[in-house]
Amino acid sequence: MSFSIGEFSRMTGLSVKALRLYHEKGLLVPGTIDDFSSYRYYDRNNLDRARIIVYLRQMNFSLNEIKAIIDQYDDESEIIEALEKQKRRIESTIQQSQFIIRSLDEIIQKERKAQMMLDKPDFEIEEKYLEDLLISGIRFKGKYNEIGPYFGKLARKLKGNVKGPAMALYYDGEYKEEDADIEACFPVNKKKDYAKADTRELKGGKSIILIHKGPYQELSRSYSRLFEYLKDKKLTMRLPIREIYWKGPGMIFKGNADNYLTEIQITVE
Amino acid sequence: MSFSIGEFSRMTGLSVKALRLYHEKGLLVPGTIDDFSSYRYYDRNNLDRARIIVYLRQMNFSLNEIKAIIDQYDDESEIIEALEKQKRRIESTIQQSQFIIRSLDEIIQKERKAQMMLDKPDFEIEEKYLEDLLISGIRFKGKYNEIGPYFGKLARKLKGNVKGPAMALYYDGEYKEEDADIEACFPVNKKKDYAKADTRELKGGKSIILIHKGPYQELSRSYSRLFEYLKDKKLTMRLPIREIYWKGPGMIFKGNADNYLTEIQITVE
DNA sequence: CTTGACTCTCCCCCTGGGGCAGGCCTTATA
DNA sequence: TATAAGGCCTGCCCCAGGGGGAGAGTCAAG
Repeated sequence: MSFSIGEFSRMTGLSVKALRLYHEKGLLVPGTIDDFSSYRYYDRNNLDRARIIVYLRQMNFSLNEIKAIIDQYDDESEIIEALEKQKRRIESTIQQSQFIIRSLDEIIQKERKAQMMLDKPDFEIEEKYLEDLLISGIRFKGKYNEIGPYFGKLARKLKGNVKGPAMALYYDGEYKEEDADIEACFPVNKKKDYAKADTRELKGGKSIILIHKGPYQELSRSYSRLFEYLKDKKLTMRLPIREIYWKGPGMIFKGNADNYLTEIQITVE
Repeated sequence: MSFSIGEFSRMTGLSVKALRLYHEKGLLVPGTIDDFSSYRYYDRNNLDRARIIVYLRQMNFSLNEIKAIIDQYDDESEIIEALEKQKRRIESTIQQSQFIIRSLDEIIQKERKAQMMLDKPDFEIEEKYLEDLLISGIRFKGKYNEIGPYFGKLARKLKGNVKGPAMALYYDGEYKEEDADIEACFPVNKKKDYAKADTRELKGGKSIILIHKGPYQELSRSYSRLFEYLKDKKLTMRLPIREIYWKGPGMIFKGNADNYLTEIQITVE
């Protein structure tokens, strides 16, 4: 009524390697060991213990924990705390994983949208009615390219309330090298109050929009087209002007600036 | 504009050990390395790459995968498949974890209940009205101690539909050494059809119950008490007799048979 | 008795680093 | 300019939970 390691392996589903390891660790010691050949022979009693080990391994207990449990206890009621601790551990890894999934999803969704915009590359001026939009933003005075850190700060504040891509609002009607009046903002799901960030409804209305493809330095080209259009159609611009960053430097890569996509929106009277 | 490994470590949040490892793997090679002292000096360009590595590590990518990604691509749109694959991988580990949690919870809940029953140890015959109970069971003829495997088979079939502890139904009014008419069953949540398992409503009614503490071999003692009670009160037994296994050999340990808890229920006219 | 299938021990490998020893190197202070 | 303190180097061993393979010994059936 004893089994070689191979037979025992097939009976328990544990690999021969694993059985040898468990023996070495004192977790599962064969019933008899041939003095001359060192062959391991397992018996009935080993079977029960092996079943326990398999079970606890499935529950992700470490070999050390399993050893501690088996050596000290012999009734489920005594290891409930251990089971609960294990449960909490696993729950926290699940939370961690879900956080990762959300982050991954965010990137994937964003990239998908940008991809779709690139697929229908008309990049022409359109007239469009913009709905009111709930936003949360930080307003500051400075140069155009100083907006980056504000988005960072804002994103950390809003954390999960963000609904779409980053936007910039320009409150000057003209190009200003220095001291431009700028607001960095995100569209948000719910109205919440944040320290130093203003949450409010951004009024929509009839607008002209243009999607700019390429580096930010070349935005002026697209602005010229828009201003010309305004003059042609005798439209009056209403501030602020908006820029929506559909695709820019990403969470991972800086990416190729030639593929950046920026939507410029100018609301008109 | 170059930083020692310690400074760079503080800037990136990566440990010195990790930085050396990444260097060795070719994942993050310092800008310059002093020929004589072998000191590593990192520069601006390394900073960006380090940021990417940190980010992808947080997403649980392996160092090899990160290397492959960074070496081959430079725009998020190109690695969407990799991100999605990662997402699927993590989702499947979550599923795995949730399965473990469910199993752990099952054991914990069961043990809790048994604990509560042990805490109020009256073990006296009670009269009680049993509600109708939805069960799913397999009926067979054999010895009393042959029921084990049937519970195993049944539990695998019902998988998640199980609502409470295992039960046995005895359709003989007397003790039978062989060929007893037995049904192994579980209370279930929803009515579902299973191959070879009969799902149906088990009629309740006025009953006498007794909780038996100890090994199954001693059940006859508790049965004697019940039958005597029936005779005393001139009650007529209605078949089947039920046994509910509140605590028996567990999923992990066989446990101490002296603490097994078995509830015997006999419905009367 | 032979042969093929098992099994033994021993060693290296994986991941993502941590810890330590012994010996250089840099840099600030006296 | 000397010296001390603190940084940094390589190299080695360690963790979990085994996998893979080499070279040698063993077992069982024909």
